[in-house]
Amino acid sequence: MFNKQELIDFCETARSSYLDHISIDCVVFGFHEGQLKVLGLKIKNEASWYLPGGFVMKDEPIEMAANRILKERTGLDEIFLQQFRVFGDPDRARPHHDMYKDMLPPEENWFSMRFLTIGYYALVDFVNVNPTPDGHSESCTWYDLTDLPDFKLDHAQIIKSALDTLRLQLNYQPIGYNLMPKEFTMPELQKLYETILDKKLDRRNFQRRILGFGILNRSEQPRKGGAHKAPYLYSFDLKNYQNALKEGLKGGW
Amino acid sequence: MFNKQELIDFCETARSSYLDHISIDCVVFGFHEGQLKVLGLKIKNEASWYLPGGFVMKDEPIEMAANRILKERTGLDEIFLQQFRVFGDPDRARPHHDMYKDMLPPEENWFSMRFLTIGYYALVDFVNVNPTPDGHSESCTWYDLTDLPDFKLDHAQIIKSALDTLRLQLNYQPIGYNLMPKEFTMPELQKLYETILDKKLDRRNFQRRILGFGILNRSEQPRKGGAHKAPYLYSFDLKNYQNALKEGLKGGW
DNA sequence: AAGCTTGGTGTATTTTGAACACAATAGTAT
DNA sequence: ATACTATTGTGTTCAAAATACACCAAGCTT
Repeated sequence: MFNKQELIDFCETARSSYLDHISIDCVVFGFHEGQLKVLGLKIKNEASWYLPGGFVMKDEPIEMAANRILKERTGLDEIFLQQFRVFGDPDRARPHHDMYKDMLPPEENWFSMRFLTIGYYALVDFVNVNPTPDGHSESCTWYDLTDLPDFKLDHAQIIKSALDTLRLQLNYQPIGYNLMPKEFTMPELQKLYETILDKKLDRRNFQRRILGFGILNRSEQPRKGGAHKAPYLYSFDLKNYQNALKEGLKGGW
Repeated sequence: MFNKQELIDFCETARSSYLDHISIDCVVFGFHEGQLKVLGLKIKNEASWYLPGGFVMKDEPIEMAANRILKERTGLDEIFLQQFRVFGDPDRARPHHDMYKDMLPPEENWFSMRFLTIGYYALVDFVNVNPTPDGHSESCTWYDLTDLPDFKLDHAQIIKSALDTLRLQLNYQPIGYNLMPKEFTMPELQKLYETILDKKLDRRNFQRRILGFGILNRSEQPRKGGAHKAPYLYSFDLKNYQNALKEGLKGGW
């Protein structure tokens, strides 16, 4: 939470740089140790968590704004980023209005405004991310989707909505290029799908199906070192992958 | 296009009632005589068309705003309405900025602002719609999707994007309840699917498949009067239909 | 009544998906 | 070394679903 001087400063910059009434919130999915994770920011001295988010500059395309925000929190460029919904309840930011209402009169107070937030979700490779808190947060860290802290405002709902969209997307688009490291084994990829869908899949059938999409290349060398049989390493065939993104995996009709 | 006095009046109301920077545009799909149609507004004395649209009142949920706008243009309540994307290019409304930039200084001029528009698409029963133009348009009418007039701004792109979303939706959700009259024949419903997908479907297989969803009820009485064999009449089983909407038709994985 | 057109139902074939068996490999325990 | 175990790769079977037709029924036309 801001103190008065911080609030005044922030509001001044905000009013001059950003578009009123619009914010962006990003649900950043990562995958690590068999768990689907989401990036969250913990506010200083509070048990409050928020999604990485921000505002749109007056002359900035919204996709660029989302990318800029994510770059600041993750260090990553060129992220797979997808708009999925606008959250527009008039009361969704009421806790923020109340929090700051005594510090500044409404016409100067950025947080007394109503905000619609554009929800984006991002898929990123866990190990490439360098989570970086912003000014009002003490930490930026990964949280298990199954064990989320207390996200404020409607951010818990935004996460759920993003997950629903991701699950739906699995049905007609390939996924994984953005979530997996360059090389991975088939069981690892399967684990990703199982985690997103929250159900077990048959090992053999999964392999046949995913290979059928023709978006994977198998390396010559299997991964050695682990116990048990050495699995093959795969990587995504970027060209076919991109193509599958456009064409869809299998039309219904 | 407004004259100066109209512009002044409009801007005054707009500034006091509506949220800055946000608009809503609706792609209203109807189905008639084997053709998919879209509702368009023709501006007075111009060869310019726009989608039905409007703004969000300062204290109004965005879904309510979209419903309000559609009610004004169609007379319909309780429309199937779905948000599908935000269009946020900074230049998307440049023609509007330019059109009015000499009439009023920017700080008073509603149309000098940048607008993000939230795209909604609606599915409606053609015969129930009472197309009603708004103040600046001379007509509100249906246009064949295959033969659209010159939609301005990015509205042609919005229509295309809505259609893509609709096609995708066909794969995992039932459709038709909102587009067909209460009772209809199987060939009529098939025609709807064929029109949306823009391809021919096999008569027999279509029937089996759609019946397999269990969302249709068959009437006792076939439709008499037309030439040739009298077809059965069907109606949607609303309860199963709603359920199918929630559950989805067939998961991919 | 024959013929045309449209709609309803059935059936063979192919494709796809789900369930399962078995072989191969690398480490571990004895 | 040898047996054992956990894990991965590949194949086979069976059922369900999609596809492509064939045929029959009904209503109007001639």
